[in-house]
Amino acid sequence: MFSKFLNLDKEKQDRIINAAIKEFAQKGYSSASTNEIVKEAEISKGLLFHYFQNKKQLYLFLFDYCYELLADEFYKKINFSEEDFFKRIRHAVSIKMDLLSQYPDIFKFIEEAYFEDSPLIKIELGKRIKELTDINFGKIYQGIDLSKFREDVDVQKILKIITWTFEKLSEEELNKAKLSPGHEIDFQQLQIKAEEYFEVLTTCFYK
Amino acid sequence: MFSKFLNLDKEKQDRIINAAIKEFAQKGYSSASTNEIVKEAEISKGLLFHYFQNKKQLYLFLFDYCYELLADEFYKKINFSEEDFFKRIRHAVSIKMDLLSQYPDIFKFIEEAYFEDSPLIKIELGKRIKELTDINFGKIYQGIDLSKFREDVDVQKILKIITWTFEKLSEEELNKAKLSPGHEIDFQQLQIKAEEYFEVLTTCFYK
DNA sequence: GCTCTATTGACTGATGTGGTCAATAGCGTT
DNA sequence: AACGCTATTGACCACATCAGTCAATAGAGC
Repeated sequence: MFSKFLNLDKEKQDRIINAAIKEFAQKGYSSASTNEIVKEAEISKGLLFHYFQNKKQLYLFLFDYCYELLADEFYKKINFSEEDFFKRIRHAVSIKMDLLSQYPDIFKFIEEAYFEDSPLIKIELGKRIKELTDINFGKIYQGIDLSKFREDVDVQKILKIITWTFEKLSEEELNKAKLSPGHEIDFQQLQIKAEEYFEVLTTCFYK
Repeated sequence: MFSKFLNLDKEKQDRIINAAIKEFAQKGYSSASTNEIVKEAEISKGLLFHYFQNKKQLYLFLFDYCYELLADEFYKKINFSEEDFFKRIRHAVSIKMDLLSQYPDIFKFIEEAYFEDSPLIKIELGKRIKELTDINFGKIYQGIDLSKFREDVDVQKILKIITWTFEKLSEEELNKAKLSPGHEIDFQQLQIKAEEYFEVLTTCFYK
C-alpha cells in the first residue's frame, strides 16, 4: 500500500510525515492543505500524490503512524510493577509530558482527530481513539496498593483528585508555555512543582 | 459605531449575534465564513455589511459583547461575603456551569480567541483576555477564611487542588454530555457528585 | 546512450472568499 | 396616491485556494 513511500530514505520520509502531521494538527483534516504540506516538506505536489493515493489515505496512514508511535513509547517507559499510586501517577504524567514535549504536533494531531466529524474518520478511527484514551486512564490504575490510603473517605475519589491535580498542573504549565515567546515548557519547574504537590497529597491522603 | 445595528429589534439582533458567535466559535476568526453567518441568521449578505463595516469589526463587536455578558452574569451571581472556601468555590463552579450550559458558544468563542494569532487579535484583545482569566481565578480567592485549613502543608496548594477538583469534575460531566444524544448536562448528578467530593476534601484538608 | 524510475510544477475546474452595489420592498408622511 | 427614506436583497466581482493530474525532465544503473 505505502511500500513506495516506506522505501524512501528515512530523512525524506520524516520530512513528509512531520510536515503533514503539523498541517493536519493545526487545521484538522478538511482545512489542511496538501499545498502547505509539500511546501513545508520541500517536495513537489506530484510526489506526494505519487506516494499516497489521495489526501484521505495520507491522513489514515498518519493516524496509524502516530497511534503506534505514542503507544509504543508509552508502554516502553511505564513501570507497571510500581505499586505506589503517587509514584505511578507521577511517573505516568512525567512520561506523558516527555512525549508531549518530544512530539507536540502528534498530540495535537490525535486531539484534533477526536473532533473530526467527516464520516471517514468517525467510522475508521473510532475504535483506535478509544484504545488510546485507555492508555491515559485505564491501565494506569492496575495493581495499585490501596492499603496506604486513609480509610475515612472513599479511596476512588482520592485517586481521582490526585490524577486531576497532576493533570491540571501539566495543563497549567502548558498554557503558560503557549503564552511565552518560544512556546517552550519549563520542565525543570514543572518537575519541582510536581514534587511539591506530591508532598501535599501524600501528607493529606496517606494514613 | 454600531448604532444602526443596536436599533434593530432585539430578536433580529440576537439572530445575527448568535449566528456569528457560533460560526467564529466553531472555526476561529480567519476560517469563519460571513456567508455561513448570514445563512444561519437568515439575513442577506448585504445587510450584515450594512451593519458592520467588515468582518474584523464584527469580530471585535462580538468579543466585547461576550466579554460583558459573561462578566456581568458572573459578578451578578457570585457571593463575595461567603468566607468558607469550599462553599465559595462550589458556588463559583456552579455559576460557571450554569453559564456554560446557557451560553456554550460564547465560551467556545472566548476560548478560541486565545488561540487567534492574527495581529489584529493579539493586540486588541490581549488585555481583555487577561481580565477574563482573572474572573475565573483571581477574585474567587478574596476574603477567604484560611484558619480552618490544616497547617502542615502549603494552604495555597490546597486551594489549587480544591479548585482543580471541582473544575475537573465539571469537565468530566461536560464531556459525558457531549457524548450523550441530547448533549444535556445532568445537573442533579453533578450536584450530588460535587457534594461527595466536597466531603472528601473537607475531611482531608480542614483541621 | 539506453532504460526506467523518481521527481517536478504548471495546470485544471471547482469551490469559496470578503465585500459591493444597483435594485427593490415597505413604511411614514403629506 | 405619491413621495421620500431607510431596510433589505442577492447577483456579482476579482481573487484565492483547493485536491488532484500529467506531460516533461532529471538522474541513476547498466
